[in-house]
Amino acid sequence: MTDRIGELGASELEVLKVLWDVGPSTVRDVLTHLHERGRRLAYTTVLTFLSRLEQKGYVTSNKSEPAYVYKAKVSRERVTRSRVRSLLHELYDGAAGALVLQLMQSERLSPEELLELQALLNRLEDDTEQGQ
Amino acid sequence: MTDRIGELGASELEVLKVLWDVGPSTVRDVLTHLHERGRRLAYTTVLTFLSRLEQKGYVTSNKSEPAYVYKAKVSRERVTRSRVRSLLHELYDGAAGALVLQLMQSERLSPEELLELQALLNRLEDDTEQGQ
DNA sequence: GACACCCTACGACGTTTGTAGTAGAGTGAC
DNA sequence: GTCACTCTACTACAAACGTCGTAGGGTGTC
Repeated sequence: MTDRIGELGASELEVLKVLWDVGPSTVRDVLTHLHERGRRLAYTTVLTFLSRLEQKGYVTSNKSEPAYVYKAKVSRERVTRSRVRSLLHELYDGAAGALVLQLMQSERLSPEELLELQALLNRLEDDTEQGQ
Repeated sequence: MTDRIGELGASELEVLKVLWDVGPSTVRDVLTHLHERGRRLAYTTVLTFLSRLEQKGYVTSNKSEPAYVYKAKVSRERVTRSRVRSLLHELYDGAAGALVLQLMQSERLSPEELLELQALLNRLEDDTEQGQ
């Protein structure tokens, strides 16, 4: 549980993703990007999400003219890890291997991805052979 | 989206998991198993969850004396796949490879799991070499 | 200085989720 | 037939989420 800051709803996450993708932004920036992604929300709705994200500790804001600039405070990796871990416990009782297998089987991986996996796997196997 | 039946809350999922684990059960059976797992809920709470699960199409019930028997209607695999896919789109825009890499790096895999992965990877690579 | 905009603060409201209580029907035991 | 139980139906209610509206304070431009 060292990894959890507070739950994140699906829409809140969408807003946070914009900050990850485009960096520090004003409400209007975020709104614009969401519109580009086909997500239609009111300005105040985005403002609400950003405020909630700030309360929950995922973003910080600082006043600069003419509008507040919001900035992700928690990395995509951190959130991702936390979510994956939840899923893992919810569905697989923490058995990462099972989830990996399922992913590899049910989602088509590209040859490049397969190569990358192979490389990582080799490294992990080496690590295992030596102590640790 | 062919894979989504309706959202499932964390507690609803726990109840559903009991049905997957132990097979068709009455409310009391489920309650007992939850207690064994350290999850303390009221009888009627479990009943509520089972009813909601039924409404959402995840379980079916049939009247048999002296109590209704509930049975999972949707497989663990199906729900799992759907959830993983949501996560994938939420966080990785559908790139399964990235998620697999993250899992393999941040969760410790046992040597057995690594072997199994290697085997699967070999198979996938073979499939790729031959057309499709 | 009034109009047109943009910005934030705050409140609101419907829905979903987590959790449970109450009431009433069925049944076995004495 | 009444006590003790168990079961289901229905209701309730707080918290979280998704979504927005209104009010009111700047500011730039005729």
